[in-house]
This record gives sequence, C-alpha cells and structure tokens, in this order.
Amino acid sequence: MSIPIEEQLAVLQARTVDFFSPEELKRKLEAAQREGRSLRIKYGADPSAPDIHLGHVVGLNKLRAFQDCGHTVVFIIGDFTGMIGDPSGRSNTRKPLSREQVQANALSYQEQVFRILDRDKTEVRFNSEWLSPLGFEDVIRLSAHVTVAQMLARDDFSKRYAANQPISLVEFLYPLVQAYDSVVIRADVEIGGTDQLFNLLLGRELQKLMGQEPQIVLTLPLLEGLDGVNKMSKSLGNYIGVAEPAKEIFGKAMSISDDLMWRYFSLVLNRSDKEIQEWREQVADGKLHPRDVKDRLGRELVARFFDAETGEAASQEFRRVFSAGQIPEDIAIFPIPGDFKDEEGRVGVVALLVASGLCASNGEARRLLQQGGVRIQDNKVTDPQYRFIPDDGMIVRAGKRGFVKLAL
RNA sequence: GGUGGGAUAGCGAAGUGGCCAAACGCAUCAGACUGUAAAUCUGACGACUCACGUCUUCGAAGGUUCGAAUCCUUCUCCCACCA
Repeated sequence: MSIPIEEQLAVLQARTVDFFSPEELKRKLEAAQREGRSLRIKYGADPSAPDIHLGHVVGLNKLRAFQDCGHTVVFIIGDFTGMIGDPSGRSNTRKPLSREQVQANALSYQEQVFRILDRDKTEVRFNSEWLSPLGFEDVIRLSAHVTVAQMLARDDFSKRYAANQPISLVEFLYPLVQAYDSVVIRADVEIGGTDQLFNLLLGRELQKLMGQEPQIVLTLPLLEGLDGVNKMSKSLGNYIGVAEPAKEIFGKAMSISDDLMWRYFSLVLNRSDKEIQEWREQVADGKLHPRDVKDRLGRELVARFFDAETGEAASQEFRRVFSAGQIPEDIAIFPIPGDFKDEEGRVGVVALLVASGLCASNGEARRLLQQGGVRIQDNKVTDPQYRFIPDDGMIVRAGKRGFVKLAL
C-alpha cells in the first residue's frame, strides 16, 4: 500500500492514449494516501456479449495495475441498458436481453474477468440498481445537462450524421447514462478504450455539475483484431477470447500478421517497449525468427489464461499438426452407424464427410475433394465417387483443421 | 404532416423482362509455396446430381407474361430531407 506515488504514476500512465490529467491523478493519489483510503476505479461492461477477449484485456490490465497499487475497481455491469436493447451499431439491432440472460451473462463475465482482476479488490455492481428507480422526470433533468451540439461533437456521431446515417435518440442517452453511473458510484478514475473518450469525459462533466470532484479519465489503445485492421470485437469475429481452449488461443495467435504481434506483446502481455524494440531489431537482423517470436506470443498468451505448461503443450501440438502435418492429440471420434455401409461394407467419402460434420453439404464435400483437401490415412482422395471399407481408428482429414477418427 | 430514397446471397454492393444462382469487393474455405492458421499466388464459394440437368433464392403476399430480382397491386420494415 505504500508504493511511492511517483512509481504508481509511472505504471498507471504507461501505454495510455488520453489522460486527463496526470496532475489531477497525482493529487488524488496523495489525498488518498493521506486519508488512508483507496481510489475507486470505474470500468463499465456491456452484458450482451459475455465473451471477454484480448481487446478487453488491454483495459483490464490497467485496472489490475491500479489494484496492484492498492486501489479498488468498481466493475459495472450494464444490465439496465442491456435489458432495454440498443439500436446503435451500423446494422445489427441488439435484442433486449431477459433478466435471466443478463444474470447468466454477468456470472460468465465475472468468471472470466477474475482471470485478470483481483477479486478482493473488485466491487461488482449492476447499473439497474440505480437506473431502474429513476423516473422520467429524472431522465429529463439529466438530459438537460447536455446539448445536441455537444453530442454531435462525438466523432462517431458527427461522422454518421454527416453521412446521413441514422442515429437513435437512445444512443444520445447512453453516454449520459454512463456518465451518471460515475456520479452514483463516485468514481475517482474511469478507464476505457479511445473510442470511449467522449463518454468518459461526459462523466467528468456531470460529476462537476453535480458537485463532485471530477473523475480522472484515461484511455487505452484499441487492440486490432486478427485481421489486423479492425478493432478486436465480438461482432466482427476477429477476436481471441480469454476463455477459449488453449489450442484455439495459440492457433489464433499464430494467425496474426508478423507486424501485429508486437502490439499484442505490448498491450496484452505488458512487455516493455524496450524489450519489444530489441526483439524487433533482432528479427530485422535475421537473428531471431519471426515464427519463433510468434510462437512465444502464443505460449505466453495461453500461459496468461491457463499456465505455462498448457502453453507449452499448445505450442507443441501446433507444431505437430501444422508444421509436421501430423494428427492432433484430441481428435474427434466418429462412430460409423451400422446402416451407413452398403452391402459390401463400404462407405462413400462424400457421405462420410457430411455425416461426420467435416463438411456442411455434399457440394462442399465434393469441392473439398476436388481441391485436394481430403486425406484418408494420409492418402489423398480426390474422387467423389470413392468408396472404401472403413477400419477402426482410420483418420480422415479435411483441410488443415478438420480431423476425425473413425470408429466401428 | 409532406417529399424523396431504400430492402439482393455471411457483410458491402452491382443488376431494372430472357445471356441471372445473380458482376465486383471483403470475409470464408482449399491448393501451391513457406516460417505459420503470416505474406504471396491459384482456385472454389445456394442445394441436389455432378455430365447434362433439376430445384429453392433477390423484404412478404398476390398478379401480368411463354418467361420476373427486374413490370403492376397490396402489405411489412428501414432511412434521409422539409415542416
């Protein structure tokens, strides 16, 4: 608890994009230390997508840093907003969630979040607690604090407005609700991605208007997803979830581009800039193989959410399957139904591929065959008419990632 | 309240009577290559049969026509602008 303030500041400031403001934070830290209390760090989560991914980890890492300095994280689950639904987002209208769904999601959320956060220094709150009792009058009073011009100042809104794209009134209300959360929980600090800057600042404003000391706002970079272009998000499907199986985490890590891996080292694994810079130079000089660096990334990511041994195993498994072209360890078993064989006891490849789930349709199975993606016991099969007598334990391989072991 | 625009395959977006299972881009998948589920190149990408062909798709339901994603009617939903 007695970490020097300067040291705390350095850790807390690392990798931030916006920071309002370091001086204020310093004052707050000093005051807290004097009064022997911890700061309240706010973090809001949307309950509609209970998959925590590496994009979230960037923020969670920062929260953890605050906790390690002795502060308290107030983790707000936006169940209220989740139950109302949200017309935002370009296309997909979010469906309102039922109370049960929200509860289930919240549990799953916590289970994942505490892989990073310190449970003892975290206060989990649901914003329906204070938002549900609000009356329409309260809402209007709240809205009176903000003008449309202020709202339109938000990058996302101004762009859409200019492009004649719809903006729902509810979307205007959301930042306000989020700001109000800050007031209710008396946040000292709020953190979020750079896309949250506006909302975070609004919290500051509202706190001031309501006679509170304004929260410190700091934003963190948005982590690019697997495609290397868009930010990591569930809806784009370009994410690595912290609760995914180890080999998925590893495999996905290996699929990112060489350039991108440095970002992951920095933002997810908290590697120092200096260290990363050294590696980069070694790779550029040819002293270090990028594949090995990425392998390390994969191992460390798995180790982060499981343990070092699991990371090592995932790495070896990956080598075996993709580098050496061998069979994975935990291969799925497909028991061949009795009536599947013809009079001579043979089965057709196409039917087998579909029945075992390796292909979604006969057409897809044929295509895969014609493209040379199917192997039975290491023999390439390209003829869709091919029939064979199955043997117990035969391995059928479809593409790079599809494996099935036959059982009679 | 008024005016205009729109709804096409996972997404974006062409197509305005037959040559449309529907261009193109992205995503996805496969192959080659490799350092890997990177990059690059090539190919595939509704279903059934795969050889021809058949069937179901272009917001929904009807209709016109030998023939409709394309024309008409009604309906549903969405958007912008002006009030």
